[in-house]
Amino acid sequence: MSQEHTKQADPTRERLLDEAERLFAEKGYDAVSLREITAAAGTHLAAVNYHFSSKENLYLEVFRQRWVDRARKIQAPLRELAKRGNYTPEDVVRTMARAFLAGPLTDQERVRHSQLISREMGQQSIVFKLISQEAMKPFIELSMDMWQCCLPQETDMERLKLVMLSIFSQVLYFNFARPVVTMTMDREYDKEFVDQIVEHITQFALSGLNGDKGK
Amino acid sequence: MSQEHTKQADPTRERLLDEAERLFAEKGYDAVSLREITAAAGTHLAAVNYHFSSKENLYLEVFRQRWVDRARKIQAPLRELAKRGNYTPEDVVRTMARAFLAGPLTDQERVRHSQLISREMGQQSIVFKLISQEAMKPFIELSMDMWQCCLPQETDMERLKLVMLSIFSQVLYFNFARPVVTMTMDREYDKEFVDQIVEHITQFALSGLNGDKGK
DNA sequence: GTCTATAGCAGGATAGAC
DNA sequence: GTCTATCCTGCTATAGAC
Repeated sequence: MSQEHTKQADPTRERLLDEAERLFAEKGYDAVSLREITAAAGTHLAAVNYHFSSKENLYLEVFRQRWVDRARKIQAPLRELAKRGNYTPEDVVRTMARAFLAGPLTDQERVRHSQLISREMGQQSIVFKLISQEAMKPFIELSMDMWQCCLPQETDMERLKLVMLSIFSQVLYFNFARPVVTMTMDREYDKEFVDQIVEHITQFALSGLNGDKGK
Repeated sequence: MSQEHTKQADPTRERLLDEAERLFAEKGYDAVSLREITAAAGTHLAAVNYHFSSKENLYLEVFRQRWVDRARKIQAPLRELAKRGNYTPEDVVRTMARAFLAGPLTDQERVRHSQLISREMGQQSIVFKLISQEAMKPFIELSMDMWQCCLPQETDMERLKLVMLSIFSQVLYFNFARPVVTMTMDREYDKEFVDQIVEHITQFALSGLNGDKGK
């Protein structure tokens, strides 16, 4: 009773999660030491083991208590569109692309989010399973449902899924491979450029949805 | 004179490069120890410092003497098409997609290649500069030249570059994020599936080239 | 409950034997 | 030239002082 809501509200724990997320995203799990994290969070080594019991568990909690939340925020615009109803495939696609590239997150959050997931994408770790179950699967299912509502009945399910994966690949890439993108395009990530990328991906995905007519 | 071509041909050095490439690709730079690499190569710690002087330099040499070669092999089919002349944009795109996903490399090599580069893609390391200069830039330029030869003159250069980046993002993703792909599609990476992916990416890129008819 | 101090170990690098 | 044996740094985890 005197402890308020019991959950949350330990500031040291929160700062540890913040700094851990930032450093894990920037450098990767093995390249970061607990000393680095605790120093950045203005605390000491033992605090990690007190709050999280181990480095590995701290990493997992970063995903559980930060990453998954972010993923939900990204998905929010699409869920709202679903609730509102009355949308075209183009609406769905553009909302999705915009959510990932210019959505409710800050620029910094977006990059971190992509860096963290792209580090896990290639291997079948426990973190990967968490991400799949909590974020990717529900999102893919929602998107497929929305498309099926507004596309011709005979649309090929396999193609829809491939389109989803292609969208994922592009939003991930344009978020986390910024050095390549700025080098190739010779442009900074200002609002205008991001809008252009969103339109670019939208158009790709739409043509993917509308059929291949070929071979 | 008695030493043959002087270059190459030290088997220990070659084995070290092979095992280092494999392990760096699978686990990342920091997660791999020199002890692990040397044990796998059937040699001892000091051999690394003898041949490469440091772990960091071994990593760099993996890219210089393995990765860049692979990149050239991947690009070969497109260069042949360029030499042969007489191609359509569709030929260019399909050749490119096929080179990355079903080209001259073995399956294993392809995955390793993608894993290695996706680890470097996000940061501006010295390795990244090497990759950009030796592999990406020439490839992008070649592709742009080939497209410009067979597309209407007024085609927007910026759009061409975006299409290139989108192709990169997709081939990278479909190579290194196999767990996600197999989970989502519920399919193994057999020849039939890879063909399907190649066609999928080809069609995306083509529609990207042919214009958006905007907004 | 918090934090200092340290145990115990694995890492990269290297000196020096052969 | 090759490799063993060792150095020293930095890591995670924890015991125990306050």
